[in-house]
Amino acid sequence: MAPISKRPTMRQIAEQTGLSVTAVSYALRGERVAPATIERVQKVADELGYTADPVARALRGGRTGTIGVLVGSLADFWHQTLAHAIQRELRAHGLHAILADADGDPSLELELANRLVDQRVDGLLVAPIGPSGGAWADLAARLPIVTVAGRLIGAEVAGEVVFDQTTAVGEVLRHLHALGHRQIAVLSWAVTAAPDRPSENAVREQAATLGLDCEVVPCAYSLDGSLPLALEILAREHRPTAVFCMSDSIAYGVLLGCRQLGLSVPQDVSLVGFDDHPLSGLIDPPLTSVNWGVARTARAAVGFLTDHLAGRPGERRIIISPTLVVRESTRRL
Amino acid sequence: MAPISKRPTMRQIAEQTGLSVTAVSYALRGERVAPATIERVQKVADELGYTADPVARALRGGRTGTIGVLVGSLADFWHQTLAHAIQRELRAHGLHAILADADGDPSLELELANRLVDQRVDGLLVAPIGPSGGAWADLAARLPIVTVAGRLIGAEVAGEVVFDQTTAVGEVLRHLHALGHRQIAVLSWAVTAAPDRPSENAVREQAATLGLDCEVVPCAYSLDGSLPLALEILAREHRPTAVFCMSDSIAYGVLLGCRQLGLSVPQDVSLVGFDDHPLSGLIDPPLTSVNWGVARTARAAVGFLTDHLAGRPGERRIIISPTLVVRESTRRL
DNA sequence: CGAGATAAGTGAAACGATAAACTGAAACGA
DNA sequence: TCGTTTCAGTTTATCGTTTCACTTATCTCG
Repeated sequence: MAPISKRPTMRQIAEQTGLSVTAVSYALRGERVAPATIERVQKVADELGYTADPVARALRGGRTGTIGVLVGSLADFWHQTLAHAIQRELRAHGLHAILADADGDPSLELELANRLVDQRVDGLLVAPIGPSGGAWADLAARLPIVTVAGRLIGAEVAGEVVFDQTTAVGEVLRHLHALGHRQIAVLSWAVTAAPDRPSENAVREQAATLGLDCEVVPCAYSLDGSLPLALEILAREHRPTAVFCMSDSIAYGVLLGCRQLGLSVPQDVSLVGFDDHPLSGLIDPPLTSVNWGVARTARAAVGFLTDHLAGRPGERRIIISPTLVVRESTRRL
Repeated sequence: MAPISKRPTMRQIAEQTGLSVTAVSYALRGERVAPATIERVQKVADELGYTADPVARALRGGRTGTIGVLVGSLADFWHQTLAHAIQRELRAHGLHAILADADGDPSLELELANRLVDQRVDGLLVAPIGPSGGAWADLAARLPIVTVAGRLIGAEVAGEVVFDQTTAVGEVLRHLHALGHRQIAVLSWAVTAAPDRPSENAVREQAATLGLDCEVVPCAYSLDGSLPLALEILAREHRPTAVFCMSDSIAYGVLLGCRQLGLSVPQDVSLVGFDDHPLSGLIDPPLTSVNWGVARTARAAVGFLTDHLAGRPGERRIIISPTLVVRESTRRL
């Protein structure tokens, strides 16, 4: 239970070489001390398997080489994909990622972000689902934060990867409109305290423009969250002819609901997802969805952060355009 | 870039209350000092928004309340699911998780594990894909490690959640055998240095018993990894009549390969996955797979760890039995 | 040959929190 | 009245590393 064999420290190296701890510290970074000494220290360090204790180093306020990644909901398949892509991208930059998951609870996000900062990460990559409170601004003043697919209003972030949700929603609604759908249920993530959610406004406005009857239903950001909702909505007397889900995970739950109710997609109900999970082309029927390109999203976000950490200036903001991928889950009415 | 507003420290509280730092330390944990003082300190702490710096605490060797979770490949859908389930379960125990991803590279696992230990986690939950070198034993002596679905031979771990892969493989092979399949390709994760991989031996032995012609092909643990392999294997003159993938992710890639080659599943090729991802029932065709129960797996693993951390004794080992879920991707030849 | 520069290294302080040992005062029992 | 507890703190040391200020030698140049 208690740590039995502890990690080697500089002190041990110092004792073995007869040097002071200070000299060892300098030697290990190749400064000040004589080349011969550097080599001697290096050799002993290798023998002992010494690595610097990042905690002790962090205590003094230096860089840790670790980036905190916070995703709003790892229950959501797209967030899983994003998390992985970001981890991979960070590693390509020689950075390590530690990942935290707010599990669909917006109120947890800030707490977890603080927790990551407590771990002395050099920066934060955040894919939030919740609203942006004032405390984010304080955090953003302490270390660089890059947001992905969700903004932190009021906080001065180091970079933003913004998804052009307005355009995406417009394309989806126009697509459904063109197919003759007029009554549409929109399952959006639960937005307990963010009435300014851009996509939600986008839905209402554009629905009005197109003359669509859109009902926006808040929905947890996962398969399990949407199934019961789908069962309720689709069992109604006047059920919508199409369901537009603001996440593929939500769409999968709706698909399950359709099956349980004996409804066929797309014959009885057209279904549109969002974020285009890698499996969405494989499911039955292949899901019409909106693709953002995970790889380039991750690359942009990590690039923003590394640029900022390297002290390079620049306008760190990118707007990712959506690609509507029409598959077979939508059909003319 | 540099931390602008720093976090409040005990020293600030001490100055404001006129006490020593130590007194504040005691007061904040309600020990030794007078009730009136405790209240006074508490109030100032709240005003300042003080939270203990876990790094400084960790330096002294105390508990951090954080558990390191290491997954072998977050590119694999099942590992994504497991990671989320574990995070959720840990949070239910009041513990925080930090997740690291070896991204399919077995040689990275030990390095990342060390990295997590460097971050002063109280324990480690590991779902490895690679072999178990000697250094794991050193690590296991330093802090409790619980393995999930993969053992660390030689290391004295705090608990093991073992998947009964032998039985699982047997059930799959018997299922395929019963359907008349004799020539089977097995896509197993790449095992660069682990000839003792139980499932691989299990495949060979049981294939021999049943008189099956099984070819075991090493394959990266992801959708992208299996697609090219599938294209190669299924384009052969004598292609196998069934493909058994040691992960649903691998199976999805094979399914994509089948589509590209114009082969139909299950008419032309029967396909079996492993680990039963939540979406496997939704894809076309619904995938025959082996289910382990992610929730109970996560619960067992986290339970083992918390029991150990609480100092409770016990035999911490559970063998999870597989459930073969027969869907529509397998068919009589 | 002596002043100054440089190389190579040392000791002490700092980071923030905690634990052990210690101190002064009040309370208590005999 | 003396000796012992208890209370409510304080002082000091510690964790591992980095950095600042300082000390010796040795080297260079005029």
